[in-house]
Amino acid sequence: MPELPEVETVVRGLNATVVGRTIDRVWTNAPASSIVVGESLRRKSFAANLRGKKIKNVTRRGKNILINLTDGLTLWTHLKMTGRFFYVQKNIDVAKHDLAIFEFKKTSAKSDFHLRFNDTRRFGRLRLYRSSEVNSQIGLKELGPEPLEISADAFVKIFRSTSRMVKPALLDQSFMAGIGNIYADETLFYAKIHPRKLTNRISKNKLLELYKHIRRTLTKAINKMGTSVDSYQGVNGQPGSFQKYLKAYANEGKPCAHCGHEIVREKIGSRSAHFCPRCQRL
DNA sequence: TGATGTGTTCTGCT
DNA sequence: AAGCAGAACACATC
Repeated sequence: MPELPEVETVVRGLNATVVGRTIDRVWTNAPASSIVVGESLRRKSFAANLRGKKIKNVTRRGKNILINLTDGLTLWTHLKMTGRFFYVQKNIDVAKHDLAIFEFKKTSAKSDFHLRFNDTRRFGRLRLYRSSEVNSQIGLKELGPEPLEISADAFVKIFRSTSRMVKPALLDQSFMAGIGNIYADETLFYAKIHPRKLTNRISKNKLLELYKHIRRTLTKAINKMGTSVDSYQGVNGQPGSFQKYLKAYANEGKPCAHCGHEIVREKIGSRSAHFCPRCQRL
């Protein structure tokens, strides 16, 4: 599933391909809920609003992608579980789940490539807003701090501020942005914290361990261009390789890398949690 | 055929 | 008020 490292890989891929290009025609074939035009822009369609706009840059907040355009527009996108952007040659057949295609004004070198948004499960979202409105929209307005930017002191503070199970807290985007099931399980495994442990009952030393492993794991996963256990692929169709390094997630029944005990899988906060019951004690 | 998993939001309960 | 469970979303996979 796309989490922070996968989304960051997509953002870097978009910056390397479509930045500086001017959108021409846009084709959509999606349910009305997938592709939305913000209220103040509704006088024109999604495609008509986008035509002629140049892509200035692409940024990330948590798992949200912001495609910043000229004329004060921002295309907010969320990949949810199976959303993908592909920068491909125009002559490649359109796939069943290609929900939007962005064509660009001709430039000498790259004129035969365009950008496709593909999503088999159709949970992904594309929404066009005025840039000034984006941060107040659902998905962004209650987003917690970036795990790669927050200081150690602030990190400890937010765990002290509440009493809830640590695994659901890490998955809560308003608690911390960008972490999902894979990296929550991995970082709790490395820090040897039980996923049911309450946030305000974790010692400061353990929290600093967790802080270190979140930074280390997310950074390494970005360097490996993400984890491809399911459908995730980057903008050029390349899979990530971090799945080779997973120690807890997708390791049910395998021996723990620390002690050899079997990794178990258990529903916690209505999601599956993978952990070592011997190393990660309550 | 039906259960499951998946990120997020929403609703309703304690 | 905070946090939790469960539903909904849509589809592939088993």
